[in-house]
Amino acid sequence: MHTTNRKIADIFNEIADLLDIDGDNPFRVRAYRNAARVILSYPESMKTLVEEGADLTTIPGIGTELAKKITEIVKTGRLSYLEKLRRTHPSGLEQLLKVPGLGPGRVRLLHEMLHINTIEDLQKALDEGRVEKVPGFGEKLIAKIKSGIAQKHYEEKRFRLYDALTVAEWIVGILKKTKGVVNVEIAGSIRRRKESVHDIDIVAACQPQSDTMVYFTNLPRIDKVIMHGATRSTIRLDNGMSVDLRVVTPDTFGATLHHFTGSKAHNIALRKMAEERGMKINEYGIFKGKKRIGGEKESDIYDAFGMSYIVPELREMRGEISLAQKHRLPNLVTEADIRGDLHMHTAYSDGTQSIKKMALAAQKMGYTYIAVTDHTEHLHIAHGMDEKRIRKQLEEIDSLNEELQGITILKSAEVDILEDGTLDMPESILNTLDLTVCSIHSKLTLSQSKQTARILRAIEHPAFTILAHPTGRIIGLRDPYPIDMEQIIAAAKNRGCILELNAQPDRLDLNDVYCKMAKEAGVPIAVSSDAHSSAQLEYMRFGIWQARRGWLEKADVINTLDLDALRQRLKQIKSYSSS
DNA sequence: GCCGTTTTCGGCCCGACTGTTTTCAGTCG
Repeated sequence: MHTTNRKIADIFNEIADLLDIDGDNPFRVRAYRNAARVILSYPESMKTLVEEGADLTTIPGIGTELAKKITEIVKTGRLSYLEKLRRTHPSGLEQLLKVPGLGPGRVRLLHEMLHINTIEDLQKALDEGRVEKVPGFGEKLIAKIKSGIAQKHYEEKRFRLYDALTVAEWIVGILKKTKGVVNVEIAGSIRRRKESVHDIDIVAACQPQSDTMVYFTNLPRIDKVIMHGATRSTIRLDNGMSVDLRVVTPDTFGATLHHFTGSKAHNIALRKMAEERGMKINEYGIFKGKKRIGGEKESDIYDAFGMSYIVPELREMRGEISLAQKHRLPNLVTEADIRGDLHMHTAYSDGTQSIKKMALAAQKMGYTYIAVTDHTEHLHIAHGMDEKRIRKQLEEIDSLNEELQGITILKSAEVDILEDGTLDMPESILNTLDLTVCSIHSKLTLSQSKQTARILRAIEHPAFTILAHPTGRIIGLRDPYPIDMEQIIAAAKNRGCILELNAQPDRLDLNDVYCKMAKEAGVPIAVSSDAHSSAQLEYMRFGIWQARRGWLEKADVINTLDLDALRQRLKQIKSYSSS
């Protein structure tokens, strides 16, 4: 199996868990977790770097020891150090860490005193009343552990950004109406627009005597109040989402919002910088000696360092801090930059509305063009169009383009890439289209080399324009099919074609890391809604957020071009001939 | 295990809340 960055990160996280349970040096544990995080979001594959003989220690957080381990994993597919740890640690211990109330200290205690190694062991010990004899395990803690196991809270649950944002906005709406509230904002990974999140963080600025916290802990749809303090509470909703609220005074709102927006790694880096300059940052403000020099506004923190403001989407420790110090942060693409949408469906295939309805809705969003991209014949499940229906659709587009003012409908299709890499459409029609949006919907389980070859062959077709949802993943449901993205990006660069960032909230495909890879390789991205109804055109904003997390600027996104410039580009892409 | 514009050794972000404790460790974010 191909060594992915994810595999290396998983190995380092497992080592961190085991060392943590051992009570090993917590900073050593942190070094492993930090390295795992860095590798996971690193825009180049460790495999390639090792093969090229690159110096891994230039990657922040990777020193000589971890570089050696990465090299071993890439070269052998395994790591002897982890195997050694596994021999002395029964499997299952890491899962115990995920039980609410259990951390490394308590897991170690349970293991040493009761030989508990797995969730099943723990359940048995609880049933038999043995856990209460362990020092530090009182009545309430045991109840918490019991309920955590019963409700399977040890299984990590993540929620799509779309779902979490919907709930978060609902809560913010309620809290904004409470007495004494001055400001309420969503923080955490939702504010950083991560594609999936594990909880909701909210920060409220309130006057003393406000009743915001009371309202929060009495919201409808609460399953349980996990924690209830004067300034901080946690609730769990009946859909399993947990929500954190911090209540602070208005003068510290910015510092608290920043603190709870994260990412954790970004915050730690800033605090280190503060310390080096004789300053201190915490959730209440920024301090020079005893003197508080800011914290009301979030930007106070960046101002204190004389650096550019870093938007939440970039706060992932992917190089944003050093660029902000040099005032050279990317000028990220915004929704307002978008001129059109190059992927959507109508009732001709599996969409719900007419071409005209989609075009008018797009115009309302301020677009000047759309591409209609219904499915081709091979995709029966989505009522793929045969040649006859395609020709009928093309005629309808011609007459609509004469009828409608201010919006142009481009002729296109979401063309299936067949197993052998050919395109599912007669050449005679392919040649008449303005662009094609090509994608894989079948045979998702091909080997990595076959799946990659399939895409590479499709890209070579003269009528190929955009590779849609390039990895095929469905967030939380379906893993990406195995492909060599570096090869595909290189081929796209060579061919001069485009990769899609599909904005459907359960796809967001390409992901942020691949967007950054594509940008660095000079491959343009089409951010597209893949709307199946006019309401779904709004999904564009999720795509833009992901694009921003991938450091994309206006110039990196093809559908920021006006229609004339876009046509020019499409002409260039069509004129490519393989040689 | 990483890192360095005082350092190649000795640091490593910081605070709230809970539960089980008589002053604090563990967990969590």
